[in-house]
Amino acid sequence: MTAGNGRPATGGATPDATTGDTVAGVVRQWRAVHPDLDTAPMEIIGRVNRCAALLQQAEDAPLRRAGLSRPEFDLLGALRRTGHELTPSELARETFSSGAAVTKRLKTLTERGLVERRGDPRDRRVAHVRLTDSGRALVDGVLPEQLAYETSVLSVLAPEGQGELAGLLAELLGRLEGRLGGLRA
Amino acid sequence: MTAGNGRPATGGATPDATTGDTVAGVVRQWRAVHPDLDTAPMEIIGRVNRCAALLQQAEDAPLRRAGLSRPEFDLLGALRRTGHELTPSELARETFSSGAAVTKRLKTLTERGLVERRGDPRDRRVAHVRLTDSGRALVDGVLPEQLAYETSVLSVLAPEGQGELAGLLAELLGRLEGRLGGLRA
DNA sequence: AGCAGGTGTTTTACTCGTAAATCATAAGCA
DNA sequence: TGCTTATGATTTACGAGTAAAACACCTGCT
Repeated sequence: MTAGNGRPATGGATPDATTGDTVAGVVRQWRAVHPDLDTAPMEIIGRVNRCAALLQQAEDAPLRRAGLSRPEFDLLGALRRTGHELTPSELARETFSSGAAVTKRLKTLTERGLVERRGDPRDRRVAHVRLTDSGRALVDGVLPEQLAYETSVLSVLAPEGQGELAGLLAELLGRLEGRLGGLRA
Repeated sequence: MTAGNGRPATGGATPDATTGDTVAGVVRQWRAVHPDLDTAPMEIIGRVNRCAALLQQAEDAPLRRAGLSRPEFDLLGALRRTGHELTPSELARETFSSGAAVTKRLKTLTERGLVERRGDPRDRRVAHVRLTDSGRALVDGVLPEQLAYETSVLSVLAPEGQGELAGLLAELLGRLEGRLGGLRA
């Protein structure tokens, strides 16, 4: 899904006020071409992907102002919210990224003085990473702006709608993680 | 999204039945550290991102069996569902990707004999791209498998839940596209 | 002790996407 | 016509992520 990632499951189209969102238009096109197929999944998966892409693009703004990419912020955030040092492998698990990616990010974050590494005296293979004071200050400074921005973006939905959406997504995600996550474990 | 690419986890990245999804755990950690902040947006944005990541990973399987990446499938799908030729710029718009990316994908898809290019006699800058017979056959062969797979993945939600979720996402997406999409246009 | 195999981290080689520059052509206008 | 500006597409240079190999170190067995 990468939002990389994060492209519509079936492609996109131009938004049209009379049609609703772009995904609705795409689904209509598919149905016209393949009336026999059940296109219902596109209505969820296509929208999840497209929402993820749009939200990320929007969201990135406050972070960039702070000179951080989202993956970098995720890494710093993991250290901040857990409140203790983490090893590179733990960071990889926490941020759902590969060890190699973590290594690279740690390199630049260390150079920028946002995190520090400490060797483990017991096991010299492992490193312990922690936030520096300025790294912590950066996270604490950016987070409120980030949340405020997210709140304003989501305010296009009424509060009850937001609650319902969060609930449904939690249910979906919880079961996907149990099912798909379990496959890998 | 503060919860990251939807990548957070509670302390291990393993979902916990008593906790719900991984995002719930992350939000709890943030609240413990910053009790003053309104973390509600994470519950939606974090989950959207994480769902997108998990669904894409899952989804990729049927496509890869056909030797296609998702962006490639999106491009072929745009040609199939519109039913007519598209220029590279139209393809870029339809698939929400850059022109340069489309150029590269067209190159490999052309080499594989899945699409063909035709010059425009009126305006020699533009190219018209269409599916070859085998390109069309590939899309038509993969799409049903893809949809069946998506249906089975989403079946972790009850049908009414799926409908509600699709509706809420449509509302959110429609307004985001109107708001954020408008900024770029 | 010494070695086999395992684990944490980093490095290497590569893919893929993007932004910006470039190329080719069109369209408007003096 | 000949110039200027705009547009479609491609190329270039580069950044970021990944998988797999390499490296460093630990652990258990004999």
